[in-house]
Amino acid sequence: MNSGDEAGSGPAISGKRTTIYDIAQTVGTSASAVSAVLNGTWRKRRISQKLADRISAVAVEKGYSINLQASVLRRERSNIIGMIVPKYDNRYFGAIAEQFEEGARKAGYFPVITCTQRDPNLELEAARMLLSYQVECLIVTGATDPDRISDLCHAAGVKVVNLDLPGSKAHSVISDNHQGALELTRVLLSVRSAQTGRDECLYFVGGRTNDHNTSERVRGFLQAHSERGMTVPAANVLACGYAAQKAYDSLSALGHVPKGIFVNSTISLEGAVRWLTDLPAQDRQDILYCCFDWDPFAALMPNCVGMAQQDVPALLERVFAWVATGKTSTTVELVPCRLRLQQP
Amino acid sequence: MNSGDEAGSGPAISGKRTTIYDIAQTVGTSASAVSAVLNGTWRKRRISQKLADRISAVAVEKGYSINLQASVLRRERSNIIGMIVPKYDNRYFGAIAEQFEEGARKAGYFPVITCTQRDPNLELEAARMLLSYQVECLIVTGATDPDRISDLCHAAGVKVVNLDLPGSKAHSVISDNHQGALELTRVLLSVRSAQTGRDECLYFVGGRTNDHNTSERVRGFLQAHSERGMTVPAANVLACGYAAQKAYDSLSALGHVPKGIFVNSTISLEGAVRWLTDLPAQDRQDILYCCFDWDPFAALMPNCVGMAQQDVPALLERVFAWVATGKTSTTVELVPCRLRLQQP
DNA sequence: CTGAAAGCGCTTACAG
DNA sequence: CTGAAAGCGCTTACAG
Repeated sequence: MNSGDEAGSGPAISGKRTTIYDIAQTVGTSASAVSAVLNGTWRKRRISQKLADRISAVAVEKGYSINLQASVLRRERSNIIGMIVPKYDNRYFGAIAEQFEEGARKAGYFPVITCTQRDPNLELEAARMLLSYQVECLIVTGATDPDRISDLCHAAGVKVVNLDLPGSKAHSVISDNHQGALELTRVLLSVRSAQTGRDECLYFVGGRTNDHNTSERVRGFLQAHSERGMTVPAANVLACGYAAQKAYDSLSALGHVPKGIFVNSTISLEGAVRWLTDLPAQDRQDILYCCFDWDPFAALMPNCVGMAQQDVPALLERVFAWVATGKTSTTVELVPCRLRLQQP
Repeated sequence: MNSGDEAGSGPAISGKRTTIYDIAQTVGTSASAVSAVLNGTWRKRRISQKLADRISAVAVEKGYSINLQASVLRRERSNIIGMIVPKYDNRYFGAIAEQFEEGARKAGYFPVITCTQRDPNLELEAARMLLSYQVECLIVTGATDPDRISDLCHAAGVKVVNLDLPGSKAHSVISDNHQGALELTRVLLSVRSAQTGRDECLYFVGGRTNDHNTSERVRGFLQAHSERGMTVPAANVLACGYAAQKAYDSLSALGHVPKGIFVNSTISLEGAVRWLTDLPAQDRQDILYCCFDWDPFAALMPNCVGMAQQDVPALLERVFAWVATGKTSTTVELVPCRLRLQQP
């Protein structure tokens, strides 16, 4: 009695999930037919509407859900697209992750993102994992060593594109850091000089000079000064790394209060703003800064002259366009940044 | 000649990836041995050190990477843990996603997160996808209809826990919204009354009253008023939804300028702060607000009295602790919020 | 219009 | 100390 016919008795009891064989058996047909009906190729196989309906009904009734591990294993394509991203808890990378998922779904992929905390070992480890899950394509965002990951992907025959930070072994889509920094510095220089009546060198805070993006931004920063005939002392460039605390510390360590600051990234900005709020009110008054990167609240802070917003939709559009071509290249594609200036 | 022995000739040429059979063949052993060596069970199978070394060397040489789709299909456990999250581009959910990955890796899982934009259909769709990828456990964060997802998981025999928004069919871990809102409202009321010399009802902006968290926060908001003998007019609760623009619009539509505002979430705060900055400077002067949720920059805005920060590490700690027990429950676990007050 | 069979790349008892 | 074999749940030519 306890081993009676359970056909039509609803979802499988814990443990065993319903398979196409279960469905085939209760319908009285073959697994092939069930598979074809469930994956939409049944018209092509000229299965009768009647059988298709019956199969679909039983599938729903039993709470069937395809086992994609099996499906992917059998098919040639996995339909999975992977992304490596340094952080989520950051407006820029948060927006990248979010819009990447959206774009991936639109392009018919299942997106899998993993966050690697700017740790080179984690990056490599994560890339290996994603390759093991048979991603068809890997987007490598802001990786410290994109070329090693490119090698891995090439060896596995997997498409790869670098985003945000360029590499030399794959196509790269990055913001035009030089242009953005140049324009942003020009604005801050001119606002400062209108305020004080004279030209004065700015400070640059955050990042590392051996990082491509930082060095491009420093280049724009210096160029904007030299356009005005100014030469920036080396001591004005505080490339102290990315941690917020580092920005705080190196500003505090200066021994005087710089009045015009170019902050490199919102992460450094957290430190800079904390430093600012810890100052006595009178010192704080006439300090102005700008920041490369955009954050909705940071943009509205009182001492902020403007921010350079990276164009996330355009960056991702370029990435997906590149993925679609399927070509290989080692070109660097530059996407301009948008300046968002504080209303005076 | 073009079909010569390619053993030791490096990674597979495009297309075919190296399998354990390839390695077995070039080493001159069986796939079983290769599998055992590569997944670490070889000591138990008493394979000789010599053979193990040889296999490992060839695996590295050929750039072997396991096919986890095949591995997971064969094994009983997938080791995959899934999470559904409404957004990445938000400090709270960004932090949740980031710390979830960290915790998952520590617990030996491969984390897969998908972002569902507060869209009930996408939530369901994403849950189905993750189940199809054989997740062992699903964390459902801030879902509009967690119970339908719980049903899906139960049918598939998959552990499920709700995070941030409670459900009635699975264990839920959420912030103590009532306590946080109560304490936060008390602070704003007392600062306002110290400023003006009299008690005045605050406005509540953002969210939906049929959303559990919003209604709990409204309850705390009202309770703080009634503690002071005040009754809040219904018109003071602007539960206008979550979009920033909605907050902007409903504040603008008031026809007067409220002086004390409880903003429900940083998303609504973006609208509220924009509304604030669009006001004439004299109106802006003495407006104070607080906000449920924390954002590093928003916390430093001039008119901000304080924010309620949800305790993300504690929330996730509870989630993973629950996952580890493997029990089922429909209990709601409350995690207190931290008040972060503006330095005066 | 439909089914039997092979095979995707692993893992794991089982039998030496 | 090691290998042959079965099987995880699908998909897809192939043969009716």
